[in-house]
Amino acid sequence: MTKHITIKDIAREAGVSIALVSFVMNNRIGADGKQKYRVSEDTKKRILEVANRLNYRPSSAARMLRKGRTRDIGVILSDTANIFYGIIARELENWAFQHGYTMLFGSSDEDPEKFSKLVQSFLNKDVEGFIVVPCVGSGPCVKQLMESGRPLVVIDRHHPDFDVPSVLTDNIDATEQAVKALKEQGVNKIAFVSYAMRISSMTDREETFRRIMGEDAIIWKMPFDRVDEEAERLADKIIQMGIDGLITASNVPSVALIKALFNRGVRIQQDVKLVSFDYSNVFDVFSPPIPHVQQPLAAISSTAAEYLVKLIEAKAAGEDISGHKDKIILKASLR
Amino acid sequence: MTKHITIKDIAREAGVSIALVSFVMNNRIGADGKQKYRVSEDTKKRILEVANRLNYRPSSAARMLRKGRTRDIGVILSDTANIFYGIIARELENWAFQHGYTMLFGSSDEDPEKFSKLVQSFLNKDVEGFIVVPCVGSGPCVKQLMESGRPLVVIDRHHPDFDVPSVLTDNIDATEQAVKALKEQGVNKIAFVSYAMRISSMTDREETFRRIMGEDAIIWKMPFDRVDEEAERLADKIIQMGIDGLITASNVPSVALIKALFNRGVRIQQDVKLVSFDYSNVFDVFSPPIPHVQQPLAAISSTAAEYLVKLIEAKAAGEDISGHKDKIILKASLR
DNA sequence: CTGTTAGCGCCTTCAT
DNA sequence: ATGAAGGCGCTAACAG
Repeated sequence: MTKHITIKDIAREAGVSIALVSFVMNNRIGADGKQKYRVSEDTKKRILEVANRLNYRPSSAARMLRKGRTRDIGVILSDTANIFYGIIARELENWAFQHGYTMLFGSSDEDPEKFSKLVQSFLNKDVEGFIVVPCVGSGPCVKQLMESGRPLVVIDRHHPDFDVPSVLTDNIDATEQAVKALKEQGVNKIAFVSYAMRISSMTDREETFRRIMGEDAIIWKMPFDRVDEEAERLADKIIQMGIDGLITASNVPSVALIKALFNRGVRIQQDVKLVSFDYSNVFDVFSPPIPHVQQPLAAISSTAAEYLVKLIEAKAAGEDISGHKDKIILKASLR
Repeated sequence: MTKHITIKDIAREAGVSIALVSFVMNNRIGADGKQKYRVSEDTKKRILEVANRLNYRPSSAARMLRKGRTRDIGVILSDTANIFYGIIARELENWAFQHGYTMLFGSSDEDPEKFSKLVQSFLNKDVEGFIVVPCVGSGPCVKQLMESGRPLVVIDRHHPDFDVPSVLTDNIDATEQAVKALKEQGVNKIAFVSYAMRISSMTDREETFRRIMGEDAIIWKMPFDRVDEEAERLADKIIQMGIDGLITASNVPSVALIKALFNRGVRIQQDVKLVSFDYSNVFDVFSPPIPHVQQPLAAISSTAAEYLVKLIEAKAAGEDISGHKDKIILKASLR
């Protein structure tokens, strides 16, 4: 049983005080000369040697307790197994790895109860801040979090009810791009398919489509948990109504519709042209590949992380951060 | 700035000693009567009331330091943004959430350097154990981890070089199923396509295919980082050679090949029948849907987590765990 | 340049 | 049934 090595052990071994060891450990890289605490090169070497030989590792628990900081961030996404959020998670993971923070991930599955439990669980772990994708019903929980003064950044969807720092995609612009792309291909009858869910990403897109199309706006909404069945129904409707252009507000509905249409012998991209939001590798099977609105996921992730950490650092420095409520809107691109 | 509430605060507020508070906090659920430390119902109520009113949260750092346990587990996968590992990550996340552990995730990107850095980073955070997918070149790092006595479970691939607890899919059986399924459909000429990577999941499948097919075994390997180009090349070859059956050892090559074939006018599932390992929603677009070997990801995840935690608890109880090196092999199913 | 000391918040033994 | 006190490993202020 290899007992844990502490600074005390290495202090004894090196014949110095624990304070010296502590100091040396915190400057192992340091050579900036400005350290107000000087150690002779000689003892420094000796301490480092012993620490290395004993394979010393500082106890993060002790350090956290002492410094009152965990450098942990709680991340709540809808579902990390969905490629869209999976990529965000991956980007956040990379960012954290490079910046000395640790992201703790949780998936709400669009369930406000689960969302709330995750928040509690993260609070119990003393995360220093949150990055969350709110879901229908998470409002009170988010609000409470906000008021508790814990740094928080919302991504992907905005909360209509209150001001909170957010990093979002410009869904209005994106929808305009999608409609324009379809029109330029000469389609006559466009339908817009989204989720029957009152989250801003969906409603912003719907409303923009309605505004552009006016009287001609055909909008269908699928229940979140019955996408495949609904796609079958809609596919028949599409054929019957002679719809030749389709905008889908998310990748899951897209794939379901493509499948249903393809199996009915509809020639994708010829009989019916599509533009989708978000990516699926199904899009690439067809030629030309199905164009899609590509949200800047890497930028969203790093921007959110950077903003949050700025808040965290500010708060750690004793500043009042309650005034920061920026909404950062990033453009999407059609690919 | 809401200062953090400690047991001391609530002790003062409730007019009791901190010891009592601590005791009550650790038995807030408890009512088993066997507690060797009794508190009058009255003071207990009072303490709970105060704690609740002040919104007390135990400091996890202090608790970790005191108990010497973090309940954190380091997980290293290949790439959590790949749907295959994304699902595993998601399953592990769920498991941890329900069992009071926290999974820290990292992606190696098949790079042994990155793998090693992740291990270091997790060790610095005092994780109590590891669940890892080894990659080419990670051998020394894994071995070192193993020898350090830190609980470790390997998943998805086994290490040929040494014995370590593992949870794996039965790739031999799975490959047999795949070949059988294709043969039953009356195909004449089967090719097997995998990654040019010496990881056991790939090599086990290749070897099984070779054993079954003998002289007729056609095996192609794609470079991990040039799948699309290689798929184009192979698609031509498939047509030219009159191959009518294809087994792909992973979902990424499958999709690339499907795309290349489809764009050449090959009728998927008619001219060429496929069976793939792992899932992609591309498979469902065709009819009949492309059959695939579905690995029991949920079972792999929970089995690995349970095994690991058993090791962790055993070690925490002072037992010697160096003798545990079980290899648990789970069957896949063809869907 | 180096050592001493006082906690960070919690749990736990030992008194009372 | 309750309280006092020590210490987990580390940092930072203060002495020497």
